[in-house]
Amino acid sequence: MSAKSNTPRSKYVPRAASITIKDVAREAGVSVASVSRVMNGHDNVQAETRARIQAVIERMRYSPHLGARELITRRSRIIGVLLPDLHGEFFSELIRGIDTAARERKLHLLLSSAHGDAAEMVAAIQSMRGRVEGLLIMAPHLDASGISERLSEPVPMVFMNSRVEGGLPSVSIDSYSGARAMVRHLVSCGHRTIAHISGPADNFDSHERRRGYEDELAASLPGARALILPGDFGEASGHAAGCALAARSPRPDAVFAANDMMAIGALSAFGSQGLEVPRDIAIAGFDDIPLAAFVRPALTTARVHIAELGRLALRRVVAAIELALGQPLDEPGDLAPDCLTLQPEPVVRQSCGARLAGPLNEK
Amino acid sequence: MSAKSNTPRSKYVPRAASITIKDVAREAGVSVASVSRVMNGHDNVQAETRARIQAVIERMRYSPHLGARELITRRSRIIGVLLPDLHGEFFSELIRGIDTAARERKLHLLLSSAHGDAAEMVAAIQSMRGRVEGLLIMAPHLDASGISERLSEPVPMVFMNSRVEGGLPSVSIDSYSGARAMVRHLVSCGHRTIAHISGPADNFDSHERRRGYEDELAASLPGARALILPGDFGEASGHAAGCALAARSPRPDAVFAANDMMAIGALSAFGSQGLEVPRDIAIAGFDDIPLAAFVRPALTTARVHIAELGRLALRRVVAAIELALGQPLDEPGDLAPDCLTLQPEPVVRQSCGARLAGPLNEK
DNA sequence: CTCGCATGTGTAACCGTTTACATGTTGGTG
DNA sequence: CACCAACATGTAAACGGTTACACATGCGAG
Repeated sequence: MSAKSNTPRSKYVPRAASITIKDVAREAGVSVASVSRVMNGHDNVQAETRARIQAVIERMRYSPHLGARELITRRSRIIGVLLPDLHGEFFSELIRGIDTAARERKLHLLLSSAHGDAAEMVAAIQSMRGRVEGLLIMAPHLDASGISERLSEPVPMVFMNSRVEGGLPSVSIDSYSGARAMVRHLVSCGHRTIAHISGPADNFDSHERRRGYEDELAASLPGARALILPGDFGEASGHAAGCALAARSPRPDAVFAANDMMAIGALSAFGSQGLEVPRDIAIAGFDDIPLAAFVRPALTTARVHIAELGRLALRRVVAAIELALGQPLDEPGDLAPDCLTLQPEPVVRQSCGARLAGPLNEK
Repeated sequence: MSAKSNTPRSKYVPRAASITIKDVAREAGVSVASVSRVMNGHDNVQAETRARIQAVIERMRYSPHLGARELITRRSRIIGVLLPDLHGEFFSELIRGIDTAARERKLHLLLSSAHGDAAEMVAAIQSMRGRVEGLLIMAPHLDASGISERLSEPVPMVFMNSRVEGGLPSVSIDSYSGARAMVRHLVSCGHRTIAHISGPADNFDSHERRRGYEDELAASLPGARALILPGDFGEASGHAAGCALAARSPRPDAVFAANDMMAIGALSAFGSQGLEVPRDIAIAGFDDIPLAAFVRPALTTARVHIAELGRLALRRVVAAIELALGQPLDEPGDLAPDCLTLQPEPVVRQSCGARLAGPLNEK
């Protein structure tokens, strides 16, 4: 019979082994437990021993393997973020908001973008299982309620700007009210025929803004016909729609674009068609992206705090995690309500043709 | 003495235990090994057994705990992305590019933003240890070479648009050449006094563009004085600089802004000062963000494929990982060169005052 | 009829941590 | 002086997977 080898099997150390807690323990002449205690700032270790271990940790530049820690503690401090294929500043602002709030809480973000149906979303979520503690999901194109049911196990999740049912936690922008307010404003400026450039057909916000346009039109200008041109939230589609509107006869007095990008595209189209805004045609957008204030004429729009949306969503998911855990993550948590709706706030600039009295309504 | 309990210690199951491979194995009446084999698509399991296990997996909706798998396989399929505090479309385009390439390879992105010095960067990287297989780093404000040295263990990493030394892998935009080309173009349009709105002082790209401006000015217009106004890559700073330039006497013929955002800000300032672009003053930007084509007059700029930068950086880090591993991650890898420089390509539109013959140089 | 080999399945070691519990070692107290 | 608390430290189980190796079986060849 062969003697049992007590050297570790080499097969299990295929690559350059990194420094583990065991290496530190051996080097310092203590057990792994003590090293662990020092690493986690426990106080039940003698000052002298602690110093020795500390020194070795620094000398070897040991930093713990978070994956392993996560396995036993079941805390990863990672939030999964699932977004559709987003463009432009909306995307970056949203991420910034989420990231800001995450940084404050020392949380990490695992990003995943899926531009597909519910099945793809579920797959993406599954592929995060065992890594994330909570989920932030933006599913603007479909009914988000189905997603959570299709999951094998419940993960704390918060939806952003999605159509949710059944009281799932969510943070949204009130696109409908914002659109109504904007149309109302255009009417108050004296415009009587108001066209709409809509966003993608399968998008929730897009749908809500269009609905707001239609309802307010019917309410404010009884008898007025809705005129809707399709767009896709991109500048190019706004440009195209702008060209179409400029060529139209009779030309509408004003245009309400479903977002600023398209409004800017339309503005550019009007300019190249020789129309003067707002004298010949007025326009208003939605979102108040930073550029809206810098185009000529400056764009009237509905301000949406996108970063705030992200920030609130993250705080909400933290609250959901704490709820599931039955204990605060760190400090006493900041529990937000289950369903939150942010109100867009109209920003009146030049493009709508409002007769501004006194100082401009501008930051 | 007390009998040794053989029930698992309850302390270790503090929360709703999720379905593990053991549950599946028990339910299917096999060992965990067989379940694992099925999950990983190994062929050494009988068709009948496989079907039974498969059924249980689906019924219980089992999906493996990735963190645990990662521990033993040492593969997480996660790439860490470390970015500075970025704004606007540059950020979103970059992420999109990285994400696109990551999706193709079924990799995940762990996002972290740090707007600080090297120490903070190192801390952020440490906090990813044991979770990421590679790193994508953008450190525009400092010498990135120091970072890799301060790390306890080498992780495959690729820098983006950073000042690197010592042949560290990187993907960058050739801001210097781009700036020279743009200034050269302005000169060729007949402009003789050309001002520059620069980016943040501690930014690498900003520095390179400014250097390109100065060198080309000296080369093309010997004796011309450089006129540099400070900016910060934001529209507002461009607007402020634009106001200052418009009020200046004598007014420069043309302005080269270090990025499009500032150029658009300046454009807006010129408009509100009653100047007509390009007749009274010409302007050119850098980046070619989508909006550049939609402002009036359309902005002449240097096109930078930001998404491409991200895509290439990700491919490069995959190559670096494969190199470190000594084997391809999946299929034969696409090894990119160690240091890659992307050339910006001038896009001539109206704002520079070029006498465009024939069809516009526009997509 | 044995032997060898292929094939399918189970057992247990291992990844790098945390932590409950056991085991010293003190020092104070009755 | 025995006893016990308090404290420091070590030991080993556990987290949820993967996989090398052992083992059992069936079958064809010598």
